[in-house]
Amino acid sequence: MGATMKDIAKRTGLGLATISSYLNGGNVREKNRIKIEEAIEELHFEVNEVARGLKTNRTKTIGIVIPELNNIFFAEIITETEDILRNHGYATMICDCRSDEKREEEAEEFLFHRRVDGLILMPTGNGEKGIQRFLRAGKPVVLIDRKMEQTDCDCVLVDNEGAAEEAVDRLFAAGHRKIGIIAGPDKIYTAKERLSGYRKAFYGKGMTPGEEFIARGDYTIAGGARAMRELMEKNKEMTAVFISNYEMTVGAMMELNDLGVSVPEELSVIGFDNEDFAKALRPRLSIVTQPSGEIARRAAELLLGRLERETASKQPGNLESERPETVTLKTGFVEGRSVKYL
Amino acid sequence: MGATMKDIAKRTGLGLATISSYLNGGNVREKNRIKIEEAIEELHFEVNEVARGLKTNRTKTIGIVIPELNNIFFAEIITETEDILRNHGYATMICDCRSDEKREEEAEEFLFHRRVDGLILMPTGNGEKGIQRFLRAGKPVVLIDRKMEQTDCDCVLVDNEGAAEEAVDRLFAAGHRKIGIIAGPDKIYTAKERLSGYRKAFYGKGMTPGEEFIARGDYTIAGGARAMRELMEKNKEMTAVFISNYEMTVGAMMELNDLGVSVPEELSVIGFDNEDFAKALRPRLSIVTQPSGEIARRAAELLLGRLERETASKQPGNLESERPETVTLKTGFVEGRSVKYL
DNA sequence: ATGAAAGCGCTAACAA
DNA sequence: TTGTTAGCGCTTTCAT
Repeated sequence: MGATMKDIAKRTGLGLATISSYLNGGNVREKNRIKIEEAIEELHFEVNEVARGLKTNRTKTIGIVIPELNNIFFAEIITETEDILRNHGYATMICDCRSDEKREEEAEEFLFHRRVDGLILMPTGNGEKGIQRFLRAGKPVVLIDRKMEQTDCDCVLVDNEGAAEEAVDRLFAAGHRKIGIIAGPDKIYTAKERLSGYRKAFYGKGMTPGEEFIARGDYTIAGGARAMRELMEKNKEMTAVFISNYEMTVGAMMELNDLGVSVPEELSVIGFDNEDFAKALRPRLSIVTQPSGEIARRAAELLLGRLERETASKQPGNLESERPETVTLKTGFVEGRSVKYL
Repeated sequence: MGATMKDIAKRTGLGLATISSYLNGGNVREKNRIKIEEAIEELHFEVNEVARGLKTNRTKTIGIVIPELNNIFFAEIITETEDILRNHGYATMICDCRSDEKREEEAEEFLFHRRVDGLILMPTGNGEKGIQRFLRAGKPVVLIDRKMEQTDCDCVLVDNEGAAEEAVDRLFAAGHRKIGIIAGPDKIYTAKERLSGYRKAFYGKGMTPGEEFIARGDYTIAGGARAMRELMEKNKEMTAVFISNYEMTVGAMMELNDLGVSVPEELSVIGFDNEDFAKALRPRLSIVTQPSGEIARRAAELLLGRLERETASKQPGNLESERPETVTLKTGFVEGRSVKYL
């Protein structure tokens, strides 16, 4: 086993407190500093963060629960979040729950037992139990991408409804009327919002979209392909389609490929989320983009803020934590050549 | 703060050892079992894995260091690995070092201080220090995607050279001779291997590729685009190109898009890695695929194997760990319509 | 099967 | 500034 503080105390003839003080940036006499540094060098001492965590009741670790790591949008957020947190001395434990509610709960329990100091959650289910456990223990939770009505914690969202409405409005502006949508599962917050934006765009024009123009995908590639085929079969007169997430966009484009439908001549398309993908297509796809970096930054800020304020207000009597904050970010739009002007 | 074992010992009137025994699946009298379970329920007791880790010197946590989380190939591997490990009771701490050697070392140190039980590393640099630290402490390390000559640890690789050779051979078989490659940075193991496979394919035909057909990318989208443009400018007579990783494939396709080059009429293309992306393109791209799931599984197996054997051989005298193992996996090929038969 | 007690490596309160 | 000491919550002998 590696050397411990005790070893280096013995080696230097100093007390434990001095070593601890040195390690935590306290004041140590120059002479002793040198002795300590030598001992550390010779004994290959490295702090044991586990022991430190037990004592301080802070693991300097943040749990992240995410529906699919294997999903560019989430992966981008995680990358950035992890980076920021690590720069602040926090490790991240990431659990991929594969969009499964049960796994999500397990992950929350798992992370709680490991005593992470806070939680960043991109919720799959609606289970509040997991979150409440953290909140009760005074550990901050930040939700990303989905709001939970009853839960009292910070949230970073994007304006999904507005994004969808804008996209469909653009199709209207290009002269389209028979506009389909590949919507996501009703249980997913963002899917509902985006579908609602689609409807709103119609209402804004004093119209109501026909139900046959609304296909249900499941936010997967395969689901997107299936939904695309369904739309094409049911609606021969459809001239444009809005696809409401990235995976389904990929699937839908694959399907159009297979069907030999040419974009935008035969069908105009607006997709979602991944600029690189959109640019690699021919013609380039017009897409709605989400500010993943900004989402990550805001989430990390919110979390670190609470963490730091909590540490600062270690003084008793300051049990009040400020009320939860919800940040809603604007989406973007990247114009390609996949929309035909009628 | 949450309840501790002490609390539930007090509550039940039992000793600490009994509670511990219960929690770890030992034998406890039926009566007491019930009492304990009630107490746990009432006091909302949850084990503190940090304390357990301090005592047992096992955190049941694996560190993962990866060049880019935000990279489909790596993300797929991580997803699967994390899943397997978690099913075995191990958490994973993931550090994204953004393909930066310094960050990679920092990550290794960071994880070591947190006393992870093992390390899965997709190396960016050639630094052995980080790895040695783990090995010295008797903690298993598994390398993915890149071998390190001097280092004595398990490795999961794919046959990069063979994959590239096969891809180029296919272009030869389709009648191409003026075949370019978008190669990766020389410092990256897989890039060297793949370039070497490209050369080998030529040698196999008794030919030598002209240096002007070899463009250097940097494994990024932008680099792929740049390299593609360079190849097109330098080699008017080039009829086919092999692109040696996924990001560069995306970039190259974007560039061909911008240049208005039609595939495969004007240029045949074989890309790398992502089947979904390949299928969404029109025409569908022919690509080399890597068995990410298999890679993940083998890596997790290797690690868990050592971890378990180590635990089993807790008896002194069994300090010998078996010699390191290297697993090399075959790549696949998915045929699209991006290669023209001359 | 259960209890008492020691200790994992660290921090922090208190004394010197 | 530095040393002494008492835990943090758990596991693990060793008795019983």
